[in-house]
This record gives sequence, structure tokens and C-alpha cells, in this order.
Amino acid sequence: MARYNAKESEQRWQAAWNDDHVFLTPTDRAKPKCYVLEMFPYPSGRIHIGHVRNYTMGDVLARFKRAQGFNVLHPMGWDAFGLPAENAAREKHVSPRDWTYANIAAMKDQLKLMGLSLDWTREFATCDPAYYKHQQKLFLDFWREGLVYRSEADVNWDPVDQTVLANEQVIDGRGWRSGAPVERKKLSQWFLKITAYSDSLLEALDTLSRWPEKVRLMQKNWIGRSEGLRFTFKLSNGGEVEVFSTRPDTLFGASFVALSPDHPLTEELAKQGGALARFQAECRRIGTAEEAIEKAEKLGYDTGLTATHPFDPNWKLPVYVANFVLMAYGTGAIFGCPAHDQRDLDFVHKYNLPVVPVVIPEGADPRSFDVGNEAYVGPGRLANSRFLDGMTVEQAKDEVAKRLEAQGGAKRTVQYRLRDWLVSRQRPWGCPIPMVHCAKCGVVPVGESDLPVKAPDDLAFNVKGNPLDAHPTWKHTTCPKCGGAATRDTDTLDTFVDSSWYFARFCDTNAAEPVNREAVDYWLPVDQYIGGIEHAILHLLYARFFMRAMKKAEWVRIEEPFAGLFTQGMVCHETYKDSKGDWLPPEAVNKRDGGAFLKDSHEPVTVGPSEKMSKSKKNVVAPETIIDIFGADTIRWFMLSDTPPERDIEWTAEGADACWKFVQRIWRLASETGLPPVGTPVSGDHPLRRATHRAIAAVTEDLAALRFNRAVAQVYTLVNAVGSTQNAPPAAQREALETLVLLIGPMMPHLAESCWEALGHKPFVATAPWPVADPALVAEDTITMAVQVNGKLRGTITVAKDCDKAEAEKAALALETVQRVLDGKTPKKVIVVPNRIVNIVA
RNA sequence: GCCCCCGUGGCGGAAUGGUAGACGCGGCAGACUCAAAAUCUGUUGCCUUCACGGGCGUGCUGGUUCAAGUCCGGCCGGGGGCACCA
Repeated sequence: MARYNAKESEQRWQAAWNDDHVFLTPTDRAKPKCYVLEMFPYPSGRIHIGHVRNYTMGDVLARFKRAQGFNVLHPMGWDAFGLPAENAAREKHVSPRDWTYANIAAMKDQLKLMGLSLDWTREFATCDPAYYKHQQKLFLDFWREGLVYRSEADVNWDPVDQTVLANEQVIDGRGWRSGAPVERKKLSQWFLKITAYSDSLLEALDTLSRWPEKVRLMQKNWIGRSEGLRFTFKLSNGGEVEVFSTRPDTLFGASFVALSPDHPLTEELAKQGGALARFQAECRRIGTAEEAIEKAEKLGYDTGLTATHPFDPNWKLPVYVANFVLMAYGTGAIFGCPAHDQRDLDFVHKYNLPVVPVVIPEGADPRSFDVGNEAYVGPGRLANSRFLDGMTVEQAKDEVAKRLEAQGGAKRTVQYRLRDWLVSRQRPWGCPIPMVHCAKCGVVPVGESDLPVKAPDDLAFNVKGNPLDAHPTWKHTTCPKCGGAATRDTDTLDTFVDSSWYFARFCDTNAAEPVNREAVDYWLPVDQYIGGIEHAILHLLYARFFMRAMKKAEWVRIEEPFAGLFTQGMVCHETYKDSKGDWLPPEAVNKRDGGAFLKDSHEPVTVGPSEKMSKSKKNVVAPETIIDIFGADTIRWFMLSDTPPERDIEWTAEGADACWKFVQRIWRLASETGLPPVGTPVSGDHPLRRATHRAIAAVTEDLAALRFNRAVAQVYTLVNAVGSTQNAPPAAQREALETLVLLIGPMMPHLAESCWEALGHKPFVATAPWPVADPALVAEDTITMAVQVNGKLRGTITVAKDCDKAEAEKAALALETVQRVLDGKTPKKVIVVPNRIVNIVA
């Protein structure tokens, strides 16, 4: 019997699927739909093993749903704008476009080796003008709907990438791509009004039942809703200042008012120059980097002004400018209550201001309660607070709000941490912002008939700043409104805009408008989205916002783009170092006799922990290499086996060998001769038939729940059953083997086709219906029940399914082991859980 | 600092409160072979026993329950998210 030739088989079946258009998206609307999507890749030029894991999972699901009779949409495209193309352009003197499309071609070839059931006719790249044309249209729609605005603001400036970043793209005070500490700059920039949907984005999280709890929680924290009160303090200079507080109950514990260094009032006071202006500059210099914040002392500048306590005209509070007050949150001004806020407490210790506890924990004495160095933030009763004394925190909050609202100038509000999405990027390889700046008319949108606004091809990349801005002619245009001379906006959109709606475009990639409404109504939302956890906030929040904005612009009717979300784990590998401490690639290492050695010199190698595959640690394996050795099915099987899909998986050579052996084992079973012909009726009740139908039920359930590792285990169980019942009736053997092939179809599609053919069937498994389990063969008719005495296992009994309790009890008590332990005593109590357990309490 | 998740054999991991360790890797023993590879069979949590058997076992510790890996409290360890957000 010939060994299974994966390479030959895989090429053959990939060609056959392609020739027969097996994976084209159905156009009928009669069947239920299932939209399966994996996060589309950035075209770096090579697929890495993380892609393989991601796309294998998606492909299994797509094939499984197709077999179950769904109309499946399973497309692929390219998130193609971005900085690496510009860097390549600068270093290799190629155009970003040529570089990107060459990478796409190379990656597509590699992806095709995996045998993914994708509809390639829907492929597009976000850098195609045919795509971003519609994105520009959406931008203009959003502008019309009031969801786009331009504003001068403090922005996060990445000094390495020479561009601004959104808040979500600043990780620990550093640029998400460059890793450079982010600087603050004041620039006029484009924003998308994501905060218009703060509440909706927050509340709808509860409806996303098929999202990981973790991701929902991360988004919830990111949006950061808090309820509080806005109210004003009158100032000694005749002005007033509005503050925001979530703890208005602590108002009688106030000891200062603090303004942000960027507060308009601070600006005004600093105009006179001098110490305050210097203080202000100092605060700005420190920036937003994590280390800076960690080390930065709470610093204040006493303005000399005082603020009048809203409940006591004779009570004056000092007004400081403080470095820890953020202009972007609340009103940019606060009142400080040191006893019940750690930050305020640190501040007053420095400036010797009073600390008056006003919330006293249950059981403590109000006269002697002292917070010491740790602010008390727990519940309790109000004290030292005049008319609030004795109230709970909640009652006091309410009372203060009521009274201040009555006095005027106060308002209960909800405050969010979420900021608007800054989408301007000073980069040329992106979607140009379709706006024109006219001296006479101001900002004017480009006419829709003039879309797409395309960037020129002849960009110079050796310039400082944005090559688009530096281009000699491109930005000069005429005003769409008055026809006079005007300039184009030279910023491009954040590439996260590109990925915020691509899944909607996939529904009809030929649509003349941004989307085909009929197609999106049918296909959206995406039923199962699969990708990395690293997009938990950025991409997934932006896409949720985009759906809402597109709904407002009447392109879609839904608000949530992804009904199901799955975040898969990373692929890891052991790390290796030689005696000099330099990293070694896995292929240079030979593992034997419990040790690891260099392949050529037999020098011992230090084996380090398994870590995410990365170039710097050299612990990478190239997908194309392992596909070349084992074939795609082996790699796919590895990616699905053993480790639950949401966890990190470790790639090992032994594991790959084992998967390869299993491929051969299935091939040996399926290519056996001596089976009755296709269509031989099978009936009766044989253990092999039971194993077969139990496998159908279990694999079906596990695949539907994306428990691929368990589905794999169930397949092994069936294979073991086939192997150990060689004397089963031939028809039952055929049934078992055919079932096996159908069950592995989504996971090892090429092997399945070859086996299907060997079993005498016509192609394709890919279009064959999913097997259905016979309930009569899945159900057990005899049950093994555990018998415990005082919770300790003493034996088992075999009884008829659903036998009555008395019968089970009698059988259990009859066990010799039970009798020995009971030693003649009568049990106090016997608990019988039908079909499960008998517990005898002695 | 705040919030969240996870701790099960040598390893990856199973287990609606009901026989802990399914399935796989690795190990051990055997068959086939001149030999090896490949394949097949058996075995494999720990301790104890010639054996039958017995005891102990899901990070530690208390609790709820006839019954706890699973539920609740406290601790220890690992990972992640947010972080001057008033």
C-alpha cells in the first residue's frame, strides 16, 4: 500500500476545487447564512505561523457550516496601507504600491498552499482606489452627519514615525508601532466622533453574548463611564470655575481647588508670564510616558486666588494649578478632598493643607478617625459635614446634587474616559482625506464625483515630514465651492479606518456604492470573527463605532458588526542559546538523550522557555517550510490539536511528526480493500456503529463550540475504535470510515478528499453534507454507575439505563467491596443519582 | 494602585457539583525484522503490596454539601488589561 503523498494530493485537490468553483459564495438567499471571517492580514510579504493558526480555525468553521447546509461567506483581503511600505520605499527605492502588491502576490501564493476554502473572487486590498474611494465617500457622509470634525488639540506625536497617534495607539506612553516615547503637540487634526456613541458602545456590550467576557470587560474599562456632578466655584477675581466630581458627598472635606495646566483660566493667568508660565511649561515637558507619570511628584502652583465653598460664603479654598489634573477629562478642574482620595492626600501633604475626614467607616469614632497616609475610599456615614452628617455616601451625593442644582449652576452628568478618535496621519501611504482648504470658504469637502482622491505616484521619500505635503503640485487644487485656489488636505486616514468596514465591503465587492444594501442586510453581522486578542480595544471598538456611523448614514441597519468573536492564542516555540549566549534557530538544534546539541558541532545548547515566535529570538518556524515537509493537513491538524484554541500553543517537532503519522494512519485505514461497495445498507447495533455515531454527535458539538482540541480527541477515539474492531460487519466498517472522512473534512480537507475517493466516492467531501448521528446509537442502554461509601469510590455497577433507584441501590449494596466496608452495619442513608452514582452514607 | 483571568501526571490537556487524568505527546515492555525505520499490541498519577488490595492525590488553607478540580472565604504563585480619569 502506497504511503499518502501529501504534496501531490494537496496540489491536485486545490486545483480541483478551484476548477469546480467549489468555494464561490452562493448567490441564492433561500438558505440560512453564515459569515465566517478571520482578521485580514497586513501584507508583510510572508505568512507566519500565527496566520496559519488563525486561518485554519476559520476554515474549519467555514467548511463545517457549509456541510451543515449554510450559505457561507468566507472571504480574504489585505489591510494594505501602512508604514512598512513607506520604509521599504525609503530603503529600497521602490514605490510603496509596487512593494505592497508584490507582497500580496507572494503571501497569496503561500496562503493558497493551506487549502483554505476562501472565495478569492472577493479579494481586495485597502490600498485599491476601488476600495478607498468608498471610504472617502463614507468620510464625507460622516462629515454631513456631524460625526467628523476638525479641531486643534493636544495630540500624541510619534517622533519616529513622524505622525500623530490615537489614544488607543499609545501603549504605556509609547507609539504602538515605533515604541518611541510619545510627545505632546498642539495640532489641528481630524476627529471621528466616537464619543457620540459612548453609551451605546458600552451598553451593547451586554448583548454580545458570543464575545469573550475578557474583551467586553476591556472595552468597558476603556470607555470608562462614571456618574458625577458638575458645579461651579466662585473665584476671588470675580470669575468662576466649573469642576467635575464623582464624590460630591465629600464637599465638606474639600481643602483646595485645582486647575489643569492647560485650563483656559491657567492660560489666562499665565499670560502675565513669570512663575506660573514656567510651571506650566514644566508640566508639559514631563509628557505622558508611563515612567514619567510614575516618578512625577504631585506638583502644584498656588495662584493666590481663592474659591468660595458653594455651601458657605465665608469658606475660602486656595486655587492651585496642579500637574495631575487633566484638561481632557471632566472640566479640567477639580476640588480636592484629601481624606478620601489618595492623589489629593499626597498633594496636601506636600502643601500642608488640612485633611478633614467626612466619611467614617462603620464602627469608627468620628471624633478620632484619622486617615493617616491612606485615603479612605470605602463606604460609611457622613460626619463633619453639617446637614449631611449621618447620611450614607449615596444619600449625601444625592443631597448635595439636589441643593446645588437648586442654587443653580450644577448638573448631574455622566463622564466617559473614551475620547474622540483622532484619524489624521501625516503619512503618504494611506487613504487621502477628501477635504480641501480654501482661504475664502474654509474647509470644503471634495465633490463626490471627484472621488477617489488619489495620492500621486511620484512621491519623494527622502524629505522631512509628510512626502504628500512636500510634493510640488499635488496639493494645489481649486475650491469645489467657489472655484478659487485652494489646497488639499495632505493628511491620510489612520489605517484602522480601513479595517473598520472592510467586512461590510466583502458582502459585495462590486457594489457601486460603499456597500450593497441588499447584500449587507443578508450577510451582516459577521457570524464568527476570529483574530488576536491584541485587537480587543483598537480595531474591535473602531469597527463597532463604524457600524453605528454607517447606520446613521443609512448604509446598514445594524449596529454590531460581529455577532460572534473568538480570540485565538499565540504560537510559541522553545528558545535556544549557544555557549556564547546567542540565540539559535530551531533547525540548528538537535534534541536527543534528554539534551539539546548543535547539529554540526554537537556543542550543548541551552534550552529556554517557550515564547511567542519572534525574529529577535530566532524561535520561528516558517509555514512554507513545514508545509513543504509534511503538507498543509498535518500543520492544520497540529494547530487544532491538544491546546484549547484561545490559549497559546507550543510548536514542537515531535508534535508535527505525530500529526504526520496520524495522517498516514487514516490513509491506511481508508485505502484498505475488502469493503462492501458504496451504498451498502448498514443496520443493527454493533459497538463500532455506536462509536461511529457517538463520534458524529461529539465532533459536531465540539466544532460548533469551536472546541477544536476536543473534536480532535473525538476523532482519535473513533480511529481507535475502527482499529480495534477489525471483525465488525463490513458494512459497519464502511460506515465508520466514511464517517471518519466526513468528520475530518473541515480539518484535513485534502486528506479527506483522497480518502473519500479511495472509498469509492465521487468528489467532493467539501460539498458533501455533514453526517447526522442516529440518537438510538448514541444513547447508552446500559450504564456503569459509580458506587461510593461515604464519598469514597468502592466499585461500579452496570445497570440498565434509567433503572429505578431501588434497583441501583440493591445492586450497589450487593457489591462485595461495599459489604466489606460496611462491615455488617446498616447504611444511614443511600443517595442514588440516576445513571450516575450511588453514594452510601454509613 | 484598581480590575480581570489562570494554577490538574514528565508534557499539552479532559472532566453539566457525581468513577479525576478522556485524547495526544513522551516513557516502558513486547510482536514483526538479519537489523533499523515504519507499523502493531500491552502498559504508564504517586506511595505501598509477590499478589488481591489499601492509602494519597487537581497551588496552600478553611468552609458549604451525601458528594468539591468544579461553589464560597482567606492566602501563595503566574499572566493580562487599565492607570495622575477627579
